[in-house]
Amino acid sequence: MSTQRKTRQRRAIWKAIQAAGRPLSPQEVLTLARAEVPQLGLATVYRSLNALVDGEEIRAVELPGESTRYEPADLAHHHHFICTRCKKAFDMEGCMLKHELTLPPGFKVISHEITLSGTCPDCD
Amino acid sequence: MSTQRKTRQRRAIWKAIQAAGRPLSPQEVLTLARAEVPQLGLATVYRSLNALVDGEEIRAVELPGESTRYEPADLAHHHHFICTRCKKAFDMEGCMLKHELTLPPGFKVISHEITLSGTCPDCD
DNA sequence: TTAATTTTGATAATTGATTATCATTAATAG
DNA sequence: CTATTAATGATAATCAATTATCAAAATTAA
Repeated sequence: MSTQRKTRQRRAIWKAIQAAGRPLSPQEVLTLARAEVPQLGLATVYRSLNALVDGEEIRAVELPGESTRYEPADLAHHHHFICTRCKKAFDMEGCMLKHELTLPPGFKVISHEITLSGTCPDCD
Repeated sequence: MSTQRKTRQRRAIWKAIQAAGRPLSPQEVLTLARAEVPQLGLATVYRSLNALVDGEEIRAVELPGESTRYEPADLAHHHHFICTRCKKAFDMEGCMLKHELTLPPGFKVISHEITLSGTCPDCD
């Protein structure tokens, strides 16, 4: 059978996601992880992200109208902010969903995503 | 200068979106509007959707991980439900965002989107 | 009607994101 | 250390969504 090997690039990719403190796009992962492995390629980033998602070490974050971002899988339930200028995604602590939800009959909610949009401190 | 002409296909597309009661994808618009204009083509749907968005008669609805849907622009503020099985989007009346939002300093919210995911009555 | 011009429909082209390919490099068991 | 084989990096290929092309059809002002 095949074995998982610990490579410099995987460690750099994992570290970039851990350190970021916000969800990263594959391109952002590439840029940040190149601080550790300058010759890192985009294909390796995608392969590693998929492996990390499979291993449940990170999770995919889908935001409206945006491509997939990735964040550590062990974060507590929270939501996101997307800056309309720089397109960076940020974590917003806690859940801002009302508790008294009334749904039409027959609808069953499994999960929810709240996305705030606007300007971040850098782009203000 | 150029003039906007009133064509059967544009009327059918507009009518489909009005009648649906939920946000429609371009493919769904095509299928539904073909009840009126059987020979309708997908390119015409895209062209008409863009024209209707420009004219602020409809608006684009972006949902996490989904392609763009369209709904009438005059609807009151509300949110959406996406069925994970059939991928149909539905309107959920009212806003389920908590009022007491505390944002980190420097963040300014311009808009927000809440997306509930789960199963719809048909797919339950 | 007619003439002018927009719109349509079929389909090719484009786009951005992601995945596959493959020769080379590197991790690791023994 | 060395042989084995997974991983890498550059790039081509793919995919779904959307836009461009263009000849034919339809709208509209006169």
